[in-house]
Amino acid sequence: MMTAPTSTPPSAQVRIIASSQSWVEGEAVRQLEAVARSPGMRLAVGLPDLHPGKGAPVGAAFASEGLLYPYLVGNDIGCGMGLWDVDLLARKAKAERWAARLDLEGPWDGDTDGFLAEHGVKASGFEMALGTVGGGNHFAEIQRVDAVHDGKTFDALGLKGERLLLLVHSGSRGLGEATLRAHVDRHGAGGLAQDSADARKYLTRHDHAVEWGRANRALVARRMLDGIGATGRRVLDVCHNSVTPLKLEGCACWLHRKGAAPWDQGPVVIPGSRGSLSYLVLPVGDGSASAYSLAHGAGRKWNRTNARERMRERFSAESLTRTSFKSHVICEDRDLLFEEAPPAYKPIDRVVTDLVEAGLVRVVATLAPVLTYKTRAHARS
DNA sequence: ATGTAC
Repeated sequence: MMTAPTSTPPSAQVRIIASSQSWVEGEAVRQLEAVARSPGMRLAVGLPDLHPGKGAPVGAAFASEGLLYPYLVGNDIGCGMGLWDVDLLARKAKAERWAARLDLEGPWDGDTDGFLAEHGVKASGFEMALGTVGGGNHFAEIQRVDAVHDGKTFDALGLKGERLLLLVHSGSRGLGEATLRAHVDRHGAGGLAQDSADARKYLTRHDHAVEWGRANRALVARRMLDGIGATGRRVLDVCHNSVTPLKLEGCACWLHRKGAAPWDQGPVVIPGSRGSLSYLVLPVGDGSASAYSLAHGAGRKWNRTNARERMRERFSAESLTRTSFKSHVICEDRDLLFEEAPPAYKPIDRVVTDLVEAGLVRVVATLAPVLTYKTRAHARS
């Protein structure tokens, strides 16, 4: 039976994976529904960290057929989380000394092309930023194990409860931005026909940015580890901003993840704010209902402008360089320090509980912050 | 988010 192409495709299924106890901003839901009405869209999933973004919501996954939408991936193509097992006991941590010394601003003084080659990645022209954390919600955080909930999985990952870990959240820096801009200059927020030359061109650059972003996290980790005089082993690395081919209910779709961790690539870390636990989780069950995706973090509760104003009224910048975990925060950009303060985020525990109750993950371990590196640069006001 | 827009 032939199916005639329709000019008004059925609107996508919309699902939000969040319990009634999880607060989701109305604007984020409206954005999710608006994206769901795009041509070719089949499934739009909001994860429990869903919050409003620039046009499209963050904490969401979208599956489309025939067309793909670069603006849904956004500018930070390849952004994600990498976790390293650090060859150092938690009781040997020198957070205060490290906080005074760590500096990842500016280009790495090593051979970036050589580093990329070791990781099988081509140079991009943005290598001056390779090994830098970037802005916004990006960070590199030394962590200790708070509690192990699934010892078998924890052991199988080669982890030890008494050792430090390093979590790196960063992306492809200027490379992803340039890749999106080149696309938007021609097509705006419109979709690309999957067989078009422009789609192939975008996907080639996108895939490169994803690989480069992964290498960037590896170099950030290397610089952090060099800075504390330790070595490390990469345990996992997952990307939460990407578009990839996906078979969904028999149809060849494009899966866009915008602030959505993969369900189908093994364990992932879902970080809270710098002042809360991060969760090492193992995907379980059937991921199809969530478009094979998971929350990628706590999700913002306050937008950046509101967070700056609210936090400035109540807290000194100095007080925000320590957390309730007694961990240290390196963030010499005052505005960013306020924007990223823990109260600006939703409680991570609720987000993870929603995923557990949806049958999507099992908690392997909780990780507590020891030292969070944001930036050493005195940017903006 | 961005070697950051007009």
